[in-house]
Amino acid sequence: MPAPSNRPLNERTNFLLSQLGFHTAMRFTERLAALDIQPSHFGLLMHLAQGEGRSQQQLAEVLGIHRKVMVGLLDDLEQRGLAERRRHPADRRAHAIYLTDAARTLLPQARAIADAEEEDLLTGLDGDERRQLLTLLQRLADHSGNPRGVHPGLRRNPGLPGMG
Amino acid sequence: MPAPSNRPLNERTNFLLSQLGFHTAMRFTERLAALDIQPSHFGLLMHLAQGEGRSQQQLAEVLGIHRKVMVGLLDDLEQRGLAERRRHPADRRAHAIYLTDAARTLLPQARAIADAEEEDLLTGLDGDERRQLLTLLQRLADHSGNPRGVHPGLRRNPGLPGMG
DNA sequence: CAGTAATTGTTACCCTAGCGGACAATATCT
DNA sequence: AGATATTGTCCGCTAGGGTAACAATTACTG
Repeated sequence: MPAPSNRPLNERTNFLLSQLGFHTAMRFTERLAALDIQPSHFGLLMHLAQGEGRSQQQLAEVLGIHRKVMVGLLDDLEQRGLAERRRHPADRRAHAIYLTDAARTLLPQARAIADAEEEDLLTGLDGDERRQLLTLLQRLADHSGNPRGVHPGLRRNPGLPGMG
Repeated sequence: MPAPSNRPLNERTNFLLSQLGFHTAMRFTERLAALDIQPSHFGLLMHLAQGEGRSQQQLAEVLGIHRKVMVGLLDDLEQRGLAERRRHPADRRAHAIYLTDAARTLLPQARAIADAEEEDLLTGLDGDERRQLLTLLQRLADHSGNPRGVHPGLRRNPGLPGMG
């Protein structure tokens, strides 16, 4: 039997996902400010750590954003001494993007912040329940059409108004 | 044993929540556009359906937003013929907010859109898994500090950058 | 009961962020 | 060689949120 249509918002899985997702993203943003970066920078650093030397265009494609947005993100990272634009060995139009040593020092700290945020979020769930939740969410995410580890908030086409 | 800190983003519950929450909110926004309203309007209508005649200030407090934002939301609803500002019987400064018949017609349609979005999201999960997920999310939400059914995106203090 | 403070709804202003178009430099195709 | 596409960048515009201030009304206070 399907769930009734007139149930309150906190009995709707989609609302709860949006509520909790916004909540944890907001808190993560606040905590990450201690490192003077934002979640989008963290995401880019994470992807850079998986393979350096790519062009801005390649990185933009992986993250699903326009190359112009990548300009701004890399400007930020470069200004903070976390990323370098080097000459691309094969294409003189492009830049090859590399992490700096500072970024390799900062990245574990940022991951620790993500861990702490996750721990606070999951307080109250035991190990089995956490594994259940993670598995269920992964199945939803795989089915959602979003590439793994790519946040749709970076390619915010239309403005996303709140869902109060 | 705790989860390792260097796992990818799609093995982090907080990231998955943010990713899925943003995704479903974005798709809900797109679908709701067929009714010429936004999720914030839907949320306000849902709360209004639970009790009319309250003042704008009271509504703002329930939704956790500033009264000025309520002005804009009610301007939108009034312009679309979905809400009415009447004279408050006890306080001549305040307005008493009521739904219109058009809103009572539109609200079930909006709920059906929310149902459809939820159904698309949960495709691939059977009944037991859906119940498990809902229960786990409700427990997280109750522990998160957000009032039930109140979306923190309405009181977006700092800008929420994407979490690529 | 006079006067002051607080509340309600609203408007005007600033200011940042995202979007589109256009641009120089370089590469690729014909 | 010439035309076309790609890469990275900049400029201008618009939209949205936050702050300050405002008139109307209510509540407090001596």
